[in-house]
Amino acid sequence: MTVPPPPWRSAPRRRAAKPTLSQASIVRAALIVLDDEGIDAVTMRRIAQELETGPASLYAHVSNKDELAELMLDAVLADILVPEPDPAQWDEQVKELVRDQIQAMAAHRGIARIAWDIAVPVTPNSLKQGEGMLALLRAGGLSLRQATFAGDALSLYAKAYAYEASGWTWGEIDQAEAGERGRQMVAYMRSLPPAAFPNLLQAGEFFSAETAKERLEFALEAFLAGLKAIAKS
Amino acid sequence: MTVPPPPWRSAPRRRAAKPTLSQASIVRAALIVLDDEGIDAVTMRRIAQELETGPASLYAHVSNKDELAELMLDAVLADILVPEPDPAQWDEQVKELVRDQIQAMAAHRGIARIAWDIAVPVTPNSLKQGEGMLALLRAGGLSLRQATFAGDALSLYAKAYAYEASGWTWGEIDQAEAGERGRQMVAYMRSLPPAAFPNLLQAGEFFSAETAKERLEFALEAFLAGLKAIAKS
DNA sequence: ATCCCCCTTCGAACAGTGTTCGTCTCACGA
DNA sequence: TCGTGAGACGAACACTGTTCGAAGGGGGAT
Repeated sequence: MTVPPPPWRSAPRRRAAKPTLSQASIVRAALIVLDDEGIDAVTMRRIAQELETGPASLYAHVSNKDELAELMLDAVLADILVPEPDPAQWDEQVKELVRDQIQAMAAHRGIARIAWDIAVPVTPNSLKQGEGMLALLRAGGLSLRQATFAGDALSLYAKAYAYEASGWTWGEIDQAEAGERGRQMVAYMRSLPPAAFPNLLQAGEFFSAETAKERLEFALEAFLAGLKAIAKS
Repeated sequence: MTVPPPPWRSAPRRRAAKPTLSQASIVRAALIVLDDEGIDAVTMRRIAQELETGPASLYAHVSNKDELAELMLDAVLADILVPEPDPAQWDEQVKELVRDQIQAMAAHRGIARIAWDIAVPVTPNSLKQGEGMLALLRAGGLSLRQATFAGDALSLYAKAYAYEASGWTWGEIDQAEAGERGRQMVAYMRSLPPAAFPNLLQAGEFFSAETAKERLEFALEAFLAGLKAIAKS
């Protein structure tokens, strides 16, 4: 129960006590909230609270929550460094870049979801990643057209995998829920004629969080092998 | 301004006038709203309004909005028929199945977004699709392990592509906005040293809604070619 | 035939969301 | 010293998913 300040003493407002608001500080605070409490906690009110202010104050530096999301993604993408293309090992470089992109996004659980909501990524670091990928693919001998299509598919897959990965690494609660779902699934499949899902029943063992990395490597291997076959013709 | 009914005449409540609520009818109404007004309009209140009732009434047949979303996705997936595996043309069958999945999802713009939010798809038609894909891949000579990983990658890509596609086919407003974004991007890239984005600047022409189908075919071609190379070894 | 119980229906409300409006206050240039 | 304009912010709006409790009616048991 706080007491209103005495009216005879105009409350000394110390403005410089807290660092002044800025776009960068808002993005930083949003990422902190994201990492600490998950994507659902990233609300304008929660971000404002982190900065010890009100939600309306944010709109002076950020026009939208969508724009803020885009800035968050761009900040995360800034950490990924794109390599200088080396034609001798371009395929390994492509794989590594995809791995790095995924790792950067998965490091902030839920950020991959944001990436999906952005139709046309025009943010500086998005462009840097796109250009870097294109350069690698062209170093592999692909035409510009082929490189464009391949880069599109790879970035699509990277976003997809990162999104899935951020779901797995959430925490124990979701782990338990996922396990529950898995058991439901097996029970349902067993309740049907055994011949209904012969492959899927056995496939269950390969489809766990442990095999996530293997699944990624398999997909990269297959796609790049196909890319080389196409590039030759 | 409606007048309350006369108290001496007990208002004859005709219950059978509107078809009784059911899970199926709710899902149907939700899909109608989705197709007519987009994913943002799919709210419990709007669905209830479509059925001429209140939002609370829905919760007798659907425990959650998430569960409703899962049911919607399952209903959409029901339209896709999985082929009988033919080892002679398994690769073309795989491509066709992916195309069908994408088409079914893209037909209801926004449904692909739902697919992403479902961690472990255990719904009957999801399982049917998964089993069908696995059967096709095994017919191609892949081991169960390889088939599992390949099927995972393909379904990931299908969801990703469908989500992107539903964004493009939205309407003129988003088309205009996307064009605006594209122009911003080009302007930004031109404002930098021309050598900064040499590939990306030229790639822009290949990256439009018109080339969407080509991008899909390219990705399928590359991945399946790589799959065959892996299967042999 | 009667009664009772339980499932369905639904109006009202709650907590929370993004966003806007108008006011207030401060730091800086003239 | 005095505007002045940009940033801060309290309050409110429209909207969301969801819950509660009171009705209502149909079907099974007596």
